[in-house]
Amino acid sequence: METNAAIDAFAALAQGTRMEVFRRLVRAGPEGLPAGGVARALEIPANTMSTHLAILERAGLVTSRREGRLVYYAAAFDRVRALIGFLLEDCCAGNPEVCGGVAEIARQAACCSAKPSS
Amino acid sequence: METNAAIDAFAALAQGTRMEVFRRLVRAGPEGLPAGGVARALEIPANTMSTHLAILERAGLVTSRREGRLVYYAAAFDRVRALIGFLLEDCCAGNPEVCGGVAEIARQAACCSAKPSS
DNA sequence: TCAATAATTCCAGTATCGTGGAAATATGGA
DNA sequence: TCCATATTTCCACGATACTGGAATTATTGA
Repeated sequence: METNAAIDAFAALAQGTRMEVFRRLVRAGPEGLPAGGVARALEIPANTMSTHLAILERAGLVTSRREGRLVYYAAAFDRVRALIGFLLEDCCAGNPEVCGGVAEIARQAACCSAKPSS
Repeated sequence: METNAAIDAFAALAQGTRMEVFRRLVRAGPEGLPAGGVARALEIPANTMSTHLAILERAGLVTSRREGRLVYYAAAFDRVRALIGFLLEDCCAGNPEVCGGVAEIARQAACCSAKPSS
């Protein structure tokens, strides 16, 4: 992942409303949620929500697809993985000894426990 | 890691100069670098650098210690790990299937290859 | 104590961001 | 075609961020 892409992603997540939106989209899974639904859930005007969603999308953290009158936004999980990879490599480069715990964190996360060490 | 702490960390990294500073500190290792050295290396005025370093420190991403006339800043590797953990848990929560690759990323990273699966 | 060096704080100018009202642009149904 | 609904775009206001000059605060050595 390129540095500028990572910076854009960090900037997108460095804002309370967008962080909350992103968390909801993550929890909604690959099918995502319609823009209006998120706006109503967070009690935020539709245009403001549209702006935030556009920022998340420009940062690559979410994708959108139109379904009839609704526009569904969904978390781009691969981009989150890429972002974690960026942090990992940035963290580990030249400092092997200080990053030992990350693989364990990943393995302990509920989602990854299904993947044994091989 | 609390959400607000993560937001502060993202905001701190969502800025070109600070990202570059942080990378240099990461590469410098636990002993860190003096503020002036980083400022000179990046050709940035000392006061501006001081502001950026303070933001990184408030975000918990770096620590500082005075050594004589110099103030050394060092990357807070445990906080980076916590940040990755935040992303992991936020990403994985409710979506086990989409996070499978993270443990592998961590394991493949040069720094973590020393740690076999146990 | 005084001078030199390192770093921070104070302050102001400019730029960018977050917000939401109003208008414009899809889309589907009658 | 016309209307209702969903979303986006346009625009402007206030708040916050980035930057660096000047002054201030440590710290060391003479």
